[in-house]
Amino acid sequence: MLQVSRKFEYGLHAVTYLATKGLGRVVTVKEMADEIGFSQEFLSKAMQSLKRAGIATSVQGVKGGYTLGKAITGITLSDIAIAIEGKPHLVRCGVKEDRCEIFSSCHHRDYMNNLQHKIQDLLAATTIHSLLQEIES
Amino acid sequence: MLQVSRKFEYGLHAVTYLATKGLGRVVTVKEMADEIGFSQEFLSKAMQSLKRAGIATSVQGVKGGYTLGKAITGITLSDIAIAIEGKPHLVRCGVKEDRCEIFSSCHHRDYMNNLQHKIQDLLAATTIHSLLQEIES
DNA sequence: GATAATAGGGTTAAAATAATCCTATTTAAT
DNA sequence: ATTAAATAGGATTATTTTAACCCTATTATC
Repeated sequence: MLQVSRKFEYGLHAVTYLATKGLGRVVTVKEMADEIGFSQEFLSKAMQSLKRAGIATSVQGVKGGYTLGKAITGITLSDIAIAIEGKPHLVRCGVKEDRCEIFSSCHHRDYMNNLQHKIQDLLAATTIHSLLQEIES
Repeated sequence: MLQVSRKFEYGLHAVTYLATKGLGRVVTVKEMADEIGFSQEFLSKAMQSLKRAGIATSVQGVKGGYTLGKAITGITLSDIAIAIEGKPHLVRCGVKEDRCEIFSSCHHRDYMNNLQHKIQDLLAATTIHSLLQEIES
């Protein structure tokens, strides 16, 4: 149930990999995929999402690749999650058509949405910087 | 990504429904499904899980049905989630065979597991009692 | 111009989730 | 005893989501 997607995992690994390489270094998807051990093409999709969100910047063409688009103190797990998976919906209520039969009388929609924000706050409380620090210690 | 399953939603609705009916009243799955508007058979599976976890008690045979198995101050969202979906795994690392290629050198497994506990704590902090109170206010 | 990279649409494959089907068991009522 | 109304649960199917892959276009270096 409450599980992050592989795409998120891939993206997070890639971001931490880029972080260890420093802001300047341009890294290809191939290098990351080889190093981390994932599917190159799938990681590529994740990188494209990260790029659109400004978390990574891309350089096209030969010698191209990806770099971080922000300082590692400015990238949170929440940013990565939203970049890769879009707005979170802990419950389905009211997402598009997806109102269950008791939408109007629902007892816990508000509560669950509140809970979702708290989870998102947890994710937002961790930056790549703090994540890497935690590892060193 | 971070989304509860329908089965969890069904189970939670059922538990709150039972709660509003009081501890004594035995309620059939049919009644709950009709009232809340879900598939009877699928809700039935959720109830069986809740029963195994002691959250609900069942009475078999004609005039049978379900009652709450605990006081509403003693049932948390975490209990319901675990009853219905088993132990949570925010990341896949180390679940069964599912160690990714970089398991040994992984940078964020520990952090993610810690995060998972925090999420579980959020769920555990809400009892059915407090959920219902929040609604009234 | 050839090559090595990102960009991204589209399709297929696999896995997880949700729903259904069917039979057994239990128990109250007749 | 028989019937009927309920839970119990295994097994299967359908649906949806996720993951992976294919293919072409574009970009930029050499």
